[in-house]
Amino acid sequence: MTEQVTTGTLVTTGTDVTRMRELNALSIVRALRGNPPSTVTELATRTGLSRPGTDVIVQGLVADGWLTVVEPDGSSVVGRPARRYRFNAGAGHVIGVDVGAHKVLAMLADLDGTVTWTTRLPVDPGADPAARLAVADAAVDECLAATGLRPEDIWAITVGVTGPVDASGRTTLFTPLPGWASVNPAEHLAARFSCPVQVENDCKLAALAERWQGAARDADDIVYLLAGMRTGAGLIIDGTLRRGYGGAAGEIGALRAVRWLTAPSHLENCASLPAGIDTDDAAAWVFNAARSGDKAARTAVRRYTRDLAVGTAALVLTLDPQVVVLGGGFSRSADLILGPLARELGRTCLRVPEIRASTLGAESVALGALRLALDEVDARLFGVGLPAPVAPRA
Amino acid sequence: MTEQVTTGTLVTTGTDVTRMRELNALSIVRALRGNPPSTVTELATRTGLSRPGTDVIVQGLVADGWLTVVEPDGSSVVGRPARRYRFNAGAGHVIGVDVGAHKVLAMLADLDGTVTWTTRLPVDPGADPAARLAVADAAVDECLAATGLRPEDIWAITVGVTGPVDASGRTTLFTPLPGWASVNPAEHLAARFSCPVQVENDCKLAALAERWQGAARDADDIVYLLAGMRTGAGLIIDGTLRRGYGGAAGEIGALRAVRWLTAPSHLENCASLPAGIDTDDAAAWVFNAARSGDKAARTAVRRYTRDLAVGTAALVLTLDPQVVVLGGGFSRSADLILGPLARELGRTCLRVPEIRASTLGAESVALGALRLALDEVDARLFGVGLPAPVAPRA
DNA sequence: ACTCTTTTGTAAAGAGCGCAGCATTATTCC
DNA sequence: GGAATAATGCTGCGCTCTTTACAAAAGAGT
Repeated sequence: MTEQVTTGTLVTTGTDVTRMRELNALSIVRALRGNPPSTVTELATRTGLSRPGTDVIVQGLVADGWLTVVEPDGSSVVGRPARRYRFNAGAGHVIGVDVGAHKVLAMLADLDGTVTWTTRLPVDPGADPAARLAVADAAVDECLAATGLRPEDIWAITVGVTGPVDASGRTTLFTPLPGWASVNPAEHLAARFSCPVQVENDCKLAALAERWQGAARDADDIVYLLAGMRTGAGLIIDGTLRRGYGGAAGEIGALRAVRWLTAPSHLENCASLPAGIDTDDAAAWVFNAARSGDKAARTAVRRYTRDLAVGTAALVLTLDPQVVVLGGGFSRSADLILGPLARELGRTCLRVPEIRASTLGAESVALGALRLALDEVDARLFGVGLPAPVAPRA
Repeated sequence: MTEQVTTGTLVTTGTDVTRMRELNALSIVRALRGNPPSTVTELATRTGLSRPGTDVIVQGLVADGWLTVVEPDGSSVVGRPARRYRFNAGAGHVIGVDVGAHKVLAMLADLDGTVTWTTRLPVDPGADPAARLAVADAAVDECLAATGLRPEDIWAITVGVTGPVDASGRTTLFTPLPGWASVNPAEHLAARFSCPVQVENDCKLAALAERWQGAARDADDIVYLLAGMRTGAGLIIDGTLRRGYGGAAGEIGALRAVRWLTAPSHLENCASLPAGIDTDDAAAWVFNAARSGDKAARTAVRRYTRDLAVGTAALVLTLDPQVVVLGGGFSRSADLILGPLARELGRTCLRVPEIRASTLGAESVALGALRLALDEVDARLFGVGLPAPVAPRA
């Protein structure tokens, strides 16, 4: 008889009785994360486990450094005051880096996502990849030095870059950064850090940030628009960031009929623009002028918004999201864009989603990088199961 | 102290030791589904459980009717021949219904997805909703009558309709069927069936079918194109059908710049079309003429394909799928469409996905409905946990 | 100051489950 | 017919959770 073992789909592994305990430990950790310090009784009701059982597991988690004890303060309750337990967010840390054209922004956060340190270093827009990576290294080093952490204390790193990123973390062509085609920052950082290092497109990270701490906290289906001198999009569907098979999801700007590549030129080439103004400040000037009633400026903004709306409509009709978040540099002038954008979408879309302005500003990409790094940590912890925990501060 | 119970995110419930057993039972069922009848030893190695433990669980599953025993036949192996166990696919059944303009197609399948009965009934294209639902009822009744099953034996039903469907299963406006706006077939069927009844857009179901048994079996990121007198799309991302927040994902044809609504008119209005030909046969005639070299017909096909490509490019750039599947009535002429479509996409897209022709033909929507119904059954079984199983054929 | 109430902390008994190991059984090969 | 092979079935062991019970700690009332 032939040995017909189909290993095509991975079959869920059977649950051992010791694995069950791990699951319950994870269940308790999950019940604690994001909540204020809790008593054993609270955790027991939340997880559905019995109180003694919960207690045993909690003791183990404390011994392993995952939880810390909060001795009861003099609160006025009837009955014996309870010890409270807090998730030890300082057990591990993650780093998010935003490698932009003019600057590198690195942020360090604990497992709760609380940002502990932020470093911002300028970069020459014309710097070659090696120099740019060196600045990124310096920013990361400063994060470590300022907080007294060692590379082993970092559990995940995410780097945000412009342009599409393939599954292996390599940047592909079509990037505005000089010489940045086929650079692999992940490999570069892997030399010093043994933790997982991810590289991701900046728009996608900004979308994550908006869902985490920004304007789309309540939504599971989000189209994030990066509106600035560069135009891009990041997509979150069913609560998860979608990259596409080749990592190029959202790059609708490449379609000629979608005028995203040239949309900002309406602002740069505005007729009423003063002569000596810098390219980087031109857009801001035009928005201000439009706000004060300048005819040519208003036309420029209208044309820009109309071009922006074409691609947005394609995204909205493809995905039917709950929310469209307008981010990027131009989101500071959202008051001028939101209305016309909504009108344009109303003309073309079956169901017009809410349109909101970003609330995060320039830190959104780095924040999203933190979020992705935290997701990576969570996936490893909750997916495979609590591995021998890195005893924190031994 | 204030009672701060955050019930915002549902916390995973703790695992009881009896729940563990359910999980292991599910694990064994999963290891058996889609595989040929297996011995206990095979199941033990596949699930990672011990052989005695596996045996106990298997006995229980047999007693509950989930598994059936296959006594050893005279196969030539050394050693004691093993009993084999087979998933009892007949323990439950699902029904998929395709409510089209000209016909209603109902299919009945067991839990393995093996189609047991198919009924096809004609409908007058102008029939009102009540008459159309009556035909659907008749088709479902015939499935039951022919197989001798009762309504209680059906574990899930999915109905495919044209046009967008919202989360509650109501059809919305923008449907080509007469009077079909805001009809709720789910409610209608719920009167006779107590099982879950889903209503879904036909394009989306066809996409599911292609991934299940059609041209995209190997892909997790799929754009399905319905190319016929009506044009539509269905999206599968990360292996899951995506509906969008309002259920209108993929309805990019509503964008005016995307000429999907009018694309087929290039074929209908072809100059070389003979006078007396029926509207429904016009397209087929034009494709045949183009194949034999008719100039006007070739132009019509080229224009049609170009219009089809605009929307397809938007979908591809938004999602970056692995595969585009060309389905619908025109997929019979895929030899004429695939090449030009690929060329158009090559001009506009960063990464051109594979383009394949559908292999399922007219049954794709009903098949996809079956798949969705089976998914619903799986979700209830594997998600919540094996409920008191419906003792099959008591 | 004492007792009562309420809630927490902790220990012991009981049950269910999976695993390892050994004896038993059924079949083929020599 | 005997040896080799592989599946089946049974028993004891360890692990985990739950239930039950009791001791400890703090405030409220008399």
